[in-house]
Amino acid sequence: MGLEVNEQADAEGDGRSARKRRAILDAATEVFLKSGYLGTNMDEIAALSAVSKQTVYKHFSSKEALFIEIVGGMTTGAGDTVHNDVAQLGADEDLADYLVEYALRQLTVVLTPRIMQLRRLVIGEVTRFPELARVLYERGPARAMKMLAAVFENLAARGLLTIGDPATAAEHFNWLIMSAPLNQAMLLGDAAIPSAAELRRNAEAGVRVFLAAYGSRQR
Amino acid sequence: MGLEVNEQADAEGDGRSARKRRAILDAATEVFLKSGYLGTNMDEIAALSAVSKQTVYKHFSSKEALFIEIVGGMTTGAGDTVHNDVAQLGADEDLADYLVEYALRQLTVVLTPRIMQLRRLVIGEVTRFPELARVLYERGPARAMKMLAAVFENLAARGLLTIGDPATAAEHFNWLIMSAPLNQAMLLGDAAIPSAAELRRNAEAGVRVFLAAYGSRQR
DNA sequence: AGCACAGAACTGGACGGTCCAGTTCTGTTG
DNA sequence: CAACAGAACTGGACCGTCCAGTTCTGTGCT
Repeated sequence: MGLEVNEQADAEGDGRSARKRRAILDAATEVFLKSGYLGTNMDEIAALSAVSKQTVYKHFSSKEALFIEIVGGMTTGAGDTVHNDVAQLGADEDLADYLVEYALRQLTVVLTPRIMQLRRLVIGEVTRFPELARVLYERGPARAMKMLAAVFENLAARGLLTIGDPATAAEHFNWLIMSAPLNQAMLLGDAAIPSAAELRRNAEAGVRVFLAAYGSRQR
Repeated sequence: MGLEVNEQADAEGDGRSARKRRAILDAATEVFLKSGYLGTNMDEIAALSAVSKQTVYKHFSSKEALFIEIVGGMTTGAGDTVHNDVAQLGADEDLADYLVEYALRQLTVVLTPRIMQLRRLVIGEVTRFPELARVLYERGPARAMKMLAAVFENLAARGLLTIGDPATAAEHFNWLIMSAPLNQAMLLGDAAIPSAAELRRNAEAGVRVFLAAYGSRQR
């Protein structure tokens, strides 16, 4: 109600308190991603954010609350990064190229050390924090596949795809593209994240299979 | 050299020591799967196995050693369960039916609460125990896809499939079949494990896409 | 066979040392 | 004066060890 815009519980805010709060969040993100939930201790977070422990607890009531905050923020943040621009297929653009580009955009965002580590972290804590895992699922794969289904339905209406169930087609496309590199990086570590060239080959091969099954017959 | 068969360092063994050892391993498996590595304490394992803590440490030098033992055992055990019988395609059998049956066998083994929890556990500890994750990858997806590639190469030689790279085809088949239910169960918990009927529909849809891309043309 | 005995394995509990979440207290700074 | 830093502190958990006393198991002796 004052002259200043209130902090949106997100990014804005120049006050001393807001700055400290962000420092804590940044430090907590780093430490939690590195050491996991139980492996993290609050002293390290306070030290890394150059803030006293008292201040940490002034902003976040508990370790659990801080954890939920940063994981929740990262999931929605990452989800938004991928899906805020869904370019339509241009009139003179090749369908296969369009799908490959879409796949590559998705892959380059998800196959990032931070995002991969977030995934591992949330999966490892499914039992302790089932809600966080559900949110990650909704804002990640579920969201991607919902958008894909809409795109495919549109393409089918334009006669460019032959699709029974759009949701199933979206699932198939999504996993044809993502699964191999994702699972590899998941278990073999960040060093196993494929190069850009490998990702392109992977995307092209996946698109080829997808179009063989769902492409319209004249080709 | 005696009348009795020697213990194979694995299952056999009737002595008191061997019995206690198995009890410890069983209890440790349960507790580690339930609470994770850091969340598990050795007193609980000792209590659940009805054994003194001293005995636990007589059999396993540390918490870490015990963890490695049970996770390693589970991964090889589960891997062997899937892959010890790879039925050939019968002469009068339909290829699609054969592939669906193969997929279902795979799915019903992997989509088990214990195996899913093992996966979550190992993924959550990739940083702490990279070796365990690598072993799980080798004995799990990598092994499955190697066998698939061999099967597909054979089918291609018999003119039943049209395949460029067998390894890529195996990847595509494997993930077309597994990814959707696996990812769902991974993040949404054991309650999200699909029913047998859903798994069959999922397998049939995946096989349809696979054959559209890799099936031989006369059909 | 049955008995005695030695050594290993096990129990139950206590305990040292460490770690850590969260609190509190005493200055100090904006 | 309110927020903060710095540091100490509380209460509890937990790994790994130790010890005194008990049970098991295999071996040699009668």
